[in-house]
Amino acid sequence: MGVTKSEIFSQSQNDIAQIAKVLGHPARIAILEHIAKVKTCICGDLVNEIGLAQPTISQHLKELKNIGILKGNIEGTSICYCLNNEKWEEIKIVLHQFLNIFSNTSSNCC
Amino acid sequence: MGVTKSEIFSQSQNDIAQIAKVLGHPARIAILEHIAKVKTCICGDLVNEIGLAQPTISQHLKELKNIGILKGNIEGTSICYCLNNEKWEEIKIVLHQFLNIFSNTSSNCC
DNA sequence: TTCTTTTATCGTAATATTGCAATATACAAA
DNA sequence: TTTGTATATTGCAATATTACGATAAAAGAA
Repeated sequence: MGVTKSEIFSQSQNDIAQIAKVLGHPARIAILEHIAKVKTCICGDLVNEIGLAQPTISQHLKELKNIGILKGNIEGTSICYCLNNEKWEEIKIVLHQFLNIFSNTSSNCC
Repeated sequence: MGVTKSEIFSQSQNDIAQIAKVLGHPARIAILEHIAKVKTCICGDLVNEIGLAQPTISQHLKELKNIGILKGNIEGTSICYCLNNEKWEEIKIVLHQFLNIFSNTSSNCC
């Protein structure tokens, strides 16, 4: 049905999935990588950098803002996007923790 | 259009996004967490554990198999699923690396 | 062989996502 | 005010995803 049955999963499972889902598009990866590189925040440069239309970039930025990874500050006519460090650290912790669920034991497979 | 323009992104960006996308559903997180817990591999137990129908679980397992996270071995009537350690280590490296793109500098925001 | 169990696949319905043109909004400059 | 610039929103088309019932396929048990 295209709709995820979030109710049957734990908060933690939904959280991990939500973070991963937002990172699950190359345009959003490209946006984050570019912001990481240029340090000081960007806006419509992303439209030139990445080959997508302005509304499309704007939509991806919105999703990154929605879960708190990015924050946008109005700077004159343009909007300056940059990383929300606190959220990024939180995401790192959540994902690191998840990625380590298999690490405590050696591979015992069938 | 629902279709991602993968061509305009780098291999690395597509790879990261593809991994994240597969992890972007709570059912697949739940499946991985359960396999991590029970060590030795499971099959239809997941249907009981998680509250989804058997075809739905089977579909999620397929996606996890497709990118190589899980492998399934036939064991009598049932199929035994388990982690592909090599792939998981690879995923860990890829994601760790990506999660650290912001770590080298302090926050300078607008 | 037939029955049972287990998992995969097919088909379908409902919803979500991606992408963009058109348009709206906000604000600074002339 | 009008003009230009930058970004967001709306509306839509195309495709993808999620979920499940029905069914198929595979293999052991009776």
